[in-house]
Amino acid sequence: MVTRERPTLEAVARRAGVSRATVSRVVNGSTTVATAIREAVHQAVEELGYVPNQAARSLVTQRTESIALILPESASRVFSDDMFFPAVIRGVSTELEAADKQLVLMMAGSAASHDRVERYAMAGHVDGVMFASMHGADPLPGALARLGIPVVCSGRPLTPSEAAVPYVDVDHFGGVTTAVEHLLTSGRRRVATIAGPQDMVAGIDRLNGYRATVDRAGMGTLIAVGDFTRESGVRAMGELLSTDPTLDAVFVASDMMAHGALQTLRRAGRRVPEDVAVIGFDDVEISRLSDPPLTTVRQPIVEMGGTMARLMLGLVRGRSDATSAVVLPTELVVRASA
Amino acid sequence: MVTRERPTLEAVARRAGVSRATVSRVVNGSTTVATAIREAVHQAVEELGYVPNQAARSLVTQRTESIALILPESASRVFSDDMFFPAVIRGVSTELEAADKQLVLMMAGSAASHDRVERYAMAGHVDGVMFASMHGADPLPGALARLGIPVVCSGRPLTPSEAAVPYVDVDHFGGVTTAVEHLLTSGRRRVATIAGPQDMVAGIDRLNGYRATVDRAGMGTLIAVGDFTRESGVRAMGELLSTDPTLDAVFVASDMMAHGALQTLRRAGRRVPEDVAVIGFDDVEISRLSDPPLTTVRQPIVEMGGTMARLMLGLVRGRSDATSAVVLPTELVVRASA
DNA sequence: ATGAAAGCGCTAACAC
DNA sequence: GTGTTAGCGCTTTCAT
Repeated sequence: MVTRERPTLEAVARRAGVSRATVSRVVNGSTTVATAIREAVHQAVEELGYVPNQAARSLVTQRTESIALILPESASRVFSDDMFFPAVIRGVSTELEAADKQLVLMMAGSAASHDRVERYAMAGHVDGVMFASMHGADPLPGALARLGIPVVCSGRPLTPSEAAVPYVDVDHFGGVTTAVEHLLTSGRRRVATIAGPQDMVAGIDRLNGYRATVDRAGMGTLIAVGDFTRESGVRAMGELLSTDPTLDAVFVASDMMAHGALQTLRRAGRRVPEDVAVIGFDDVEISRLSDPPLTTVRQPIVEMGGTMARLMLGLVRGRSDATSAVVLPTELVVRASA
Repeated sequence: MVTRERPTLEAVARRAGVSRATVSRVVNGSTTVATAIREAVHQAVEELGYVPNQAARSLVTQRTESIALILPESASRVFSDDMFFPAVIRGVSTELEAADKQLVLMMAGSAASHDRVERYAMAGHVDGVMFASMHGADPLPGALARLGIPVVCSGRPLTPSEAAVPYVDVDHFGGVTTAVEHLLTSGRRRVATIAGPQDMVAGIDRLNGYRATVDRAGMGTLIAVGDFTRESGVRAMGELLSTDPTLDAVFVASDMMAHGALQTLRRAGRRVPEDVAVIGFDDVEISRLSDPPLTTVRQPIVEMGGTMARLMLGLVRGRSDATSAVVLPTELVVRASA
């Protein structure tokens, strides 16, 4: 393995018979360079296989041309079956690629890795940090923002507002409202819900949407709480049935939990949608294939990632709309389960 | 957003009343510093919130403490349902985390992003590059290796050997052999295969294993080629059935394709395993849940990622066993389909 | 339009 | 043990 020395600006300059400054100008696309010289430089670059040293460049420009996306989960959770993070990543990476920025993906499931992320960002490794779907009130986004590092979150941060960071989220509340109203207008009288974890915005907002809509209709609430997993859906549905066997509809805060609920209903001998109508949330792929196919609320995850990336690019370029928020619309997808 | 200046070594040195060199020593954990001074420095670091500038550090050390993992696929493919890449990432990230190296994940599905990866690595952004499961004979690993950048591949590279890079792979050949022999010894007389894409090592090796084993048993081969997706499995199984309706067993080169094959067999009125035995490869999660549960070959993907990361760490530390190869064992998991 | 020169913040010899 | 000093490779005024 021949560790051939990498050529430097200096080497290119010598070869082209010009100064380092000129080479730098050419490499960075300055227009104020004579065409003949520019070509000579380009040729020298080619012949030597010159590639600028990013560390040296960053040292003076204070920029790295790369942006971090923090996934505050362990690797196993990030790549679980709900495809949420993959979709976010897709949206982000498409957008950053177009801007020629490098995406640095970081998993921060543990406290230790959480620290590492902080150090990494503070060491100037990246020009900005995006967070995907945080748990609880994570202080990190605010902390980084306070240090002057551009930060954007996907999912409204639960942090006390002192250091408000820009974010993009989907309209959980509106989606749930539509879903529950769909159940009510189709004649359901006893609409329960299986809520998500109450330390996440998605869990909180969806439960609030349910409460508000059921209240407005003058109906009583019936609530069980899960953690967005299929297993928790199985269990929560069991609880609901034993609390009130007369329920005739359930709004479930995630499709994975809804699948669990379907299983419990089947085992309890309830027909869907004849006896009990079910609506989920997320529109994950398998919801089309479940039995029966799931009526659900679709949220534009890929677009959310793209929007987050665009916000970030704006911040990095200094067009800081400081604290802005974007909320993307959700949509009820009606299938056989309700 | 107050872009508070980041404190430098110099600032810490002044505050602690020592030289920059001493601060550097303390920060880097040198033992040759008097305890009193070390504590004074630590305190100054604390008070100022000092974090070393990575660009400056890299410029002189020529190291970045981060390592890239290249996924030569688009984001959508990387996070598709077969969970292959997620498992690799899990193995890699666990290992790197233990070594306190930062993992930089890069998707390189398009030609353009392929270029960007090359520039990124050559710009000294990372200390080493790992490749996960390449298509065809990608010249990039060899090219980077020739430039003196440590490279490790998961999946034996298909590149002509001139620039042999170290790699880790699973024992496709052995796994397939065991699978096909299982079919033969259980009395199957006409064993077909659905092969994977022939521009990938996994596709090639698994087909070779099938050929060799069937040949050795003096049986004839029967081959259809897919691309590892479920849909291609559906189609390929159809082809096989129409080519030879008397087949009584299929070795399918991936579980996803095997699921497709099961569907086609069901529709064709063939019972599994009574009429046709089916064995897949990969042991993806849903294979346990399919109808019937799939007999398959398990490959240790997470471990492969971990091993790859360990090889890389060795190279980066200069313990270059230069060109080494590791092949991990596979294992037949017998369920109801064969 | 081009070159000279001054750092960016840090580490690593080398002196003391 | 600790301080002094010389760069790492690049961009960017400031002259010319």
